[in-house]
Amino acid sequence: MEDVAERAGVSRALVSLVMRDSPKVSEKSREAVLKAAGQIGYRPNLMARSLASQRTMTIGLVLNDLHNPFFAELADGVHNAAVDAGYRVVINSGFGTAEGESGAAATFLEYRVDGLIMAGPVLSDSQIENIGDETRLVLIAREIPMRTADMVTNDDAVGAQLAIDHLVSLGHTEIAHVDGGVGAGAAGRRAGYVQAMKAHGLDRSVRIVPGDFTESSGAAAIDRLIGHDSPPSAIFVANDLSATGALHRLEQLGLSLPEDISLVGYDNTALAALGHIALTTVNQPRELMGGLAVKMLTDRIESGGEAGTHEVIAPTLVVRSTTGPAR
Amino acid sequence: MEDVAERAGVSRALVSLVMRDSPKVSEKSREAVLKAAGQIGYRPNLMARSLASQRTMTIGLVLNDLHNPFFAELADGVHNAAVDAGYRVVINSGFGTAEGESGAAATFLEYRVDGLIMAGPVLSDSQIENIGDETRLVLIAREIPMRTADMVTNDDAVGAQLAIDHLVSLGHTEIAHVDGGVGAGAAGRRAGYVQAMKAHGLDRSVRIVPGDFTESSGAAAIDRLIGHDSPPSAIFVANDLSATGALHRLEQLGLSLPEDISLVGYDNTALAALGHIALTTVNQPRELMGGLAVKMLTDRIESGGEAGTHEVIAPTLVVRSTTGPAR
DNA sequence: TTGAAAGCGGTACCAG
DNA sequence: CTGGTACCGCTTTCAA
Repeated sequence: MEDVAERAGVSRALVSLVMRDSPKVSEKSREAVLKAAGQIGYRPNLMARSLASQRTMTIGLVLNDLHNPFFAELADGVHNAAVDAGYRVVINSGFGTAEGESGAAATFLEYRVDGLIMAGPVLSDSQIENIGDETRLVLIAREIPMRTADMVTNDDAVGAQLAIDHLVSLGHTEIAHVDGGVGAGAAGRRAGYVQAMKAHGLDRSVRIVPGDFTESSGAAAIDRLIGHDSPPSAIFVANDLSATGALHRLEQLGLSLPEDISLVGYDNTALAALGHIALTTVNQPRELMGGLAVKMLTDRIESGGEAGTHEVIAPTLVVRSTTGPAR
Repeated sequence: MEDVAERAGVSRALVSLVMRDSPKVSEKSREAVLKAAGQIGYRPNLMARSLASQRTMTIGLVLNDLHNPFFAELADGVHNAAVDAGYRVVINSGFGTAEGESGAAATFLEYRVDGLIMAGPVLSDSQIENIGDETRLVLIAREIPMRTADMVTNDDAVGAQLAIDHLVSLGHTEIAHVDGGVGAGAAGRRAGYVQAMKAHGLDRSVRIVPGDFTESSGAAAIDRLIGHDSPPSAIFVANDLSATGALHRLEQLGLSLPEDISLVGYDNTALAALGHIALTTVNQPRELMGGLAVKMLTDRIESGGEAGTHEVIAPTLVVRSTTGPAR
């Protein structure tokens, strides 16, 4: 910067003003500075700038796991909204583990990011609370009882209800649910399933088999469900990957969808959209959720408000080829 | 840090030494400092540290696109190797566009990362060269003629050869290739296909149809290939996603794999491993490639060596259920 | 408008 | 081993 100033024949302070697009610089000086900067390939040093201004203009994004397409799409929403608001976002993966996640968060904390967004964190409530004490924090797809963070989640109960309503409207009455265990949102989906079944007077048909968001657990669930007395005519699975595993096992068993059995997943990941899978599934508006998280964060950064807001987004149902009329 | 020093009754310099695990600090002082730091929840400021030390100990990773599982797995390799070497890595997506990519790179340049890894960049050779002029750069899955960056790629020609050899050994002689257009590695795979066909004396059966790494282009390719005179008995597709599209279309046409036709993909993404797809495909050792990229980078950071190394990794073939004997 | 000077939170060198 | 001190590169008053 010193060099730029010298070359342009002005002071360092003036260069600083130009780099920050300050309006109080004469057109002439501005041009001279920009020209000089271009000539020597000057690039502002973010570390120095942030150290002095106490602002980084960057948002840290910790993704539960890079492999899950759900988070990749969430990242798009976060990125777009952040850029619109004048922030840059830097990403880190938690690799699905508590250690990875706290490491990722620690990095951002040491970098003094202006705010942190954690998508589907697996850390304990208290660990998350600690992070929220150190920086402005927004959680996506995870709720904690403390008010140290803002949260944006989708309404899992409504999502489950959407799925069940759809199946019931197709004439299904024997509808089983493949659970997601401790996976994010699984509890809400399970509760929503039970509730929706009751609402349709199908209390006695409620049937839940365990699962854990993996492909293999979906296949295993089918083995428990089919081949015994009174197999269900439709299945609501707590996530797309497990649903895909279930789909495959059903076909191995010689059943065809949706003629013999109907299947609904959750999340509407890219996987579900594959022509080959074409899974009917519940969609979480990821772009919207990511954008909302950014808005909550930047609002807080700029207004200095308190944390504790919780936005709940309504999911939608995407009907594809795995659901059809009951026979 | 001032506070920590005061509380521990020592100087700031001493605290700094402790935070950096310097060996030249008495056990007593160290304990006092650590205790004081813990009490007031002190966390070192990376910006300040980097500004003073001119080192960030962080590697920037620009991924072509977060949605492609290939890059997610690459990130694992990069992350593991980096952590082992004492570096932290921060990720940014290029969103598959030149603008996104240069924005991501610019952020890292302004953050003065110690080194940059770009996986499957779409930027032009000269743009990449410019980045290489500003920081230590390693490219993965992309070659440029300049010596301003290190590169690690898989040998696409060998990968194609693996696929063709496998098909030929199963008795196939009519083997078509679905191209990947301008996609990363597509040119090498195409050339490898042609070369391998020639090596087997199958010059006259060479048949290439266009594609672009999308699911739909795979389906479209099948439409061009099947239903005309002399359809191939096997198809080598330049990437997994297109292969999945092809697979689906083949099944729609009532053909079963591998009985009626064999199919091979490229990349061995998580998609190919799904029980439902079970695609035979060429595997690029991602973990290894990511680790290698980090090693090249850290070597250069620490020894100050020159760029220009190009490591070529041999791919392997993963045989699943989409290939079988020619009938 | 422009220039000077005082930090921001550390590191690193040097003398004690 | 420990404390003092000069920066790192930029922002931010404050005067001129």
